[in-house]
Amino acid sequence: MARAAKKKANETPEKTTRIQEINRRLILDAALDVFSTYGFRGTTIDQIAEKAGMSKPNLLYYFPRKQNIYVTLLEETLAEWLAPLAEIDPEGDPIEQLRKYITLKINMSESHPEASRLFANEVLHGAPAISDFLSKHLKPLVDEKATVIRRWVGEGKLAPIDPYHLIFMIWATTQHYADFDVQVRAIMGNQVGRPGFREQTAQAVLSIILNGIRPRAV
Amino acid sequence: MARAAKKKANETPEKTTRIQEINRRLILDAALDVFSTYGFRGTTIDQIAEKAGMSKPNLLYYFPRKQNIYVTLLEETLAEWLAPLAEIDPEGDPIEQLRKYITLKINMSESHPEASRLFANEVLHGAPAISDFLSKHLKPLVDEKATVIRRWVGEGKLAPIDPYHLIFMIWATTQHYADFDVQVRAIMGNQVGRPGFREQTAQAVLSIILNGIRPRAV
DNA sequence: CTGCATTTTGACCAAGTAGTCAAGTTTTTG
DNA sequence: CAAAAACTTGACTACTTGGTCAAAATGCAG
Repeated sequence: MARAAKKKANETPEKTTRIQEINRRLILDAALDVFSTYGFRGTTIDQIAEKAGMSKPNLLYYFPRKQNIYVTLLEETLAEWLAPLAEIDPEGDPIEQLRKYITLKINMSESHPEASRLFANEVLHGAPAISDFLSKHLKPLVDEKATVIRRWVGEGKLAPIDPYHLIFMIWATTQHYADFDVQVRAIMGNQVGRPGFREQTAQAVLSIILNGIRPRAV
Repeated sequence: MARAAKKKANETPEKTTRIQEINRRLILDAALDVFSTYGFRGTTIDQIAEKAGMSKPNLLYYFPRKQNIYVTLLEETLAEWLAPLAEIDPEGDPIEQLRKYITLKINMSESHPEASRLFANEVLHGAPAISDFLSKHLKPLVDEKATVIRRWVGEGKLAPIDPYHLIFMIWATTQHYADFDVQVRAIMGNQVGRPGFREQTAQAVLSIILNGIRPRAV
């Protein structure tokens, strides 16, 4: 008890035990599943606890508030979700860099749709938990890359397009396949699960963004 | 009492009184606001009632279940939301038709963002209330227009692109400005509200979809 | 104006859910 | 191998919230 109090009083997290590490991971994994499907309000702690295979009080031992789980999850996810943008190389070939970025985002949308949905849901509801993150981390990063893209345009290496709208377009399009999965499935049917669907999608998206839909000279 | 029972037993809705018409409208308008912001689970009947300026039991007199309000709203909204797609004219000029469609969607995103968010939220959560609608109404319509676009491609009037992915891309991009409004604002700041922003957006989106981002011969 | 139908609401209930707690069990440590 | 720390949980509380109900107020047709 005395030690525990001391631990909380200290500024550094002291240490995490083996059990803590395992259980926090179990909880966060379960929570990602549930939150991304039902949203914050739509999710109950009991649901997460059951999925994580532990009792509710036990779960609350690790995350005293529902909100804590949610915020932790968002922070973990956002960093990962943003990483590809940071990797755009200002010195690389513009078309090649953007092609890589788009491909990466489509792959992420397919491999981690829950992360995309968690984020989409949060932003859709006004980003109450992460509006700070958006202005403090996302905006500067986007501004930086927008400058790069604008320079590329100036150098004649890209058509004269607005960098911000281009970035939004890439996000919107790639994340659409995760966020609106049900709709995509309702329309394209069983094609969606099939092997090669991701490649076909990437190809289609890249073709439009790179070349547009106007007929081109053969 | 006898009359009321008769009314419910009849197959046709008989009649709606003036008061009914007014109050149902008040409720639906209030509900659109609240549901689109907080989602189904995140919305309480009390919130809607307050916004509609009536007591909760009174609201429940018009819509006996929370779910009823939600479904009514979705049905009303969906038809309107889909209309522009139906208007694509198979006999028109392809580029002109798609340009019109995209412009219309961007305008709708700005003028009715709540409708877009309501729909986005529903689909994001697996479309429990409208999966039927998606397969029975949306899919056929999209299939029909996809056939038209495919024909246009065949006639050399469009670059060889997959019609389904093109449609998804248009949806994703245009609705992004409504659904992810907070994020767009966090990044583009006060530009967003300014007059001309919508036109600038439309111009940027059209430019990329029509011509792509590759530098073009001058 | 009168009586019936429609509309409105305060008070209430039952279910669900976030979070507490005290008492137990397991793990770690000296 | 104790004893302390860390972990676990059944039972519980407080509160929110969807929905009910009976009675009152209002609207309206004849």
